[in-house]
Amino acid sequence: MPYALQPYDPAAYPPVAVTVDLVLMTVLKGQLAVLLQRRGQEPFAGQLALPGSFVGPEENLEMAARRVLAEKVGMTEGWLEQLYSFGEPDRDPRMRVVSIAYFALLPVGSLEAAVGGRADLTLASADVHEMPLAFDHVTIIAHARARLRGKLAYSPVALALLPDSFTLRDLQAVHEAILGTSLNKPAFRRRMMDSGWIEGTGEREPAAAFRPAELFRRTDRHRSRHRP
Amino acid sequence: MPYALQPYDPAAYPPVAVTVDLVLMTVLKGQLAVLLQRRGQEPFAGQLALPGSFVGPEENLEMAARRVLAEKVGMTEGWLEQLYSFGEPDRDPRMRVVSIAYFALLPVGSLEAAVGGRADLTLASADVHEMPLAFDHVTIIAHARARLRGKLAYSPVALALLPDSFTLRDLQAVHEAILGTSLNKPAFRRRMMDSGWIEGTGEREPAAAFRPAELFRRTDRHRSRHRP
DNA sequence: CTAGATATATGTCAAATGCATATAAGGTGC
DNA sequence: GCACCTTATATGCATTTGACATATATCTAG
Repeated sequence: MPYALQPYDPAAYPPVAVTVDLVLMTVLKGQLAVLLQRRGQEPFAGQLALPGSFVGPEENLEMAARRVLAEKVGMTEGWLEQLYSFGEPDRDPRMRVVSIAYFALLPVGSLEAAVGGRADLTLASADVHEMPLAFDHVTIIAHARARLRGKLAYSPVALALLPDSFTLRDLQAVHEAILGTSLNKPAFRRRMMDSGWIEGTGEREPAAAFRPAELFRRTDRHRSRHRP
Repeated sequence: MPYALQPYDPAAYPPVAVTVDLVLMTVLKGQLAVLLQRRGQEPFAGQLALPGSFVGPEENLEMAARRVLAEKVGMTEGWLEQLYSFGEPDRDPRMRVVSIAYFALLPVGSLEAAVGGRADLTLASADVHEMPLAFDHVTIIAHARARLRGKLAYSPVALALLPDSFTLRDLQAVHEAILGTSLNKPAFRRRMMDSGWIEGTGEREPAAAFRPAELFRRTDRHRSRHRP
């Protein structure tokens, strides 16, 4: 039986590191964007990469991801969900590293403050298809986009990209940014109203150039959710 | 910066092991079933557990999962998909073990031969809610069931549980076993016919007690698929 | 040849969705 | 105050989708 688990002598096996990488997304100017960090060290020094970290000895995977979120953007709230795990033997040139990718969603307002204060952080378009990123991070981001698109229809995931109160127009814009298509307005409206994910506040958006729209909020049970 | 990645001295960090665990499911007598293995060693000696293994130094995660599949049931074909990763610090009493769970689907025919020949393997009902399994394997199986249920509507996943040719009644039985509900026959029929996942063979099932149904097969592009 | 059982096809209805249009409600400029 | 511009919101209608009931076809058993 190869590779039998005989953990009382871990030194007998080639060392493995476990990290988490964070695909932190938001909608910036109608476009899906992802948080990237310029690397200071080899390998891939100077290149952009997803923020990540070792998993600490006392942490579970989600705690590690949330710690990265806190360290990079100072937030502990927000949608956070395990995405996929990546373990090609050569994905890190230094040693065997298995990375558990998480994806996180935040309203753009919360992010811009954090990014503005740190020269190494950027909000880049999530369309990274031809960008040169470190490691296999292009692949990881592609997974995240696909997951986001797939969940849109049956989960309130888009609400995590909006502030506490928002108009239906805002919400539709988020959906359209994620899907890359335009949606029918009355149909979208009806679908959202019937979904149970949002409720009207009775208030209206301030200082609109024309008729102000009603402000909505998330219903309580949909602040942040995890799904396998 | 805590837990900075300094991999040139891996011995400086507490060792971590990475394993794969396999949730191998099938439909047995109209019920979703999962392959379990009785453990010979501590911890949890004598208890049932998911088959699993270390990830070898030259393997990627999927290769490791496929190797487990080959070692346990002698199959290299079949649906195999990464499920979720589990990393509670204390999930294995011996040391820190992060496990990448995969779920695999096979027609019951292929499995029964393999299970019959090995005393340590069992096909148990996938309703393991109150079964005492080793580690966090009850949780892992619950994830797998939820994933399977969720994918049924938009993916040809159920076909992986059937032999190369099958009737629509067989296919509907698989769906009903996974969903735990009964489905409307004409509606199910139309949905499958329109899905593009199956095609008629022109042949009919042999030796039916009454009018024999047509046999169908998977269309080519849906033999086995992976999705994040 | 007939009865019994199941496969397969069709018809109807309700719900969901897409699209067009009508009405409401604010601001702006006069 | 009043016309009018723009957007929000509501309504009507055609198309599609799916559930369900029922009809027809086709096999075996006897």
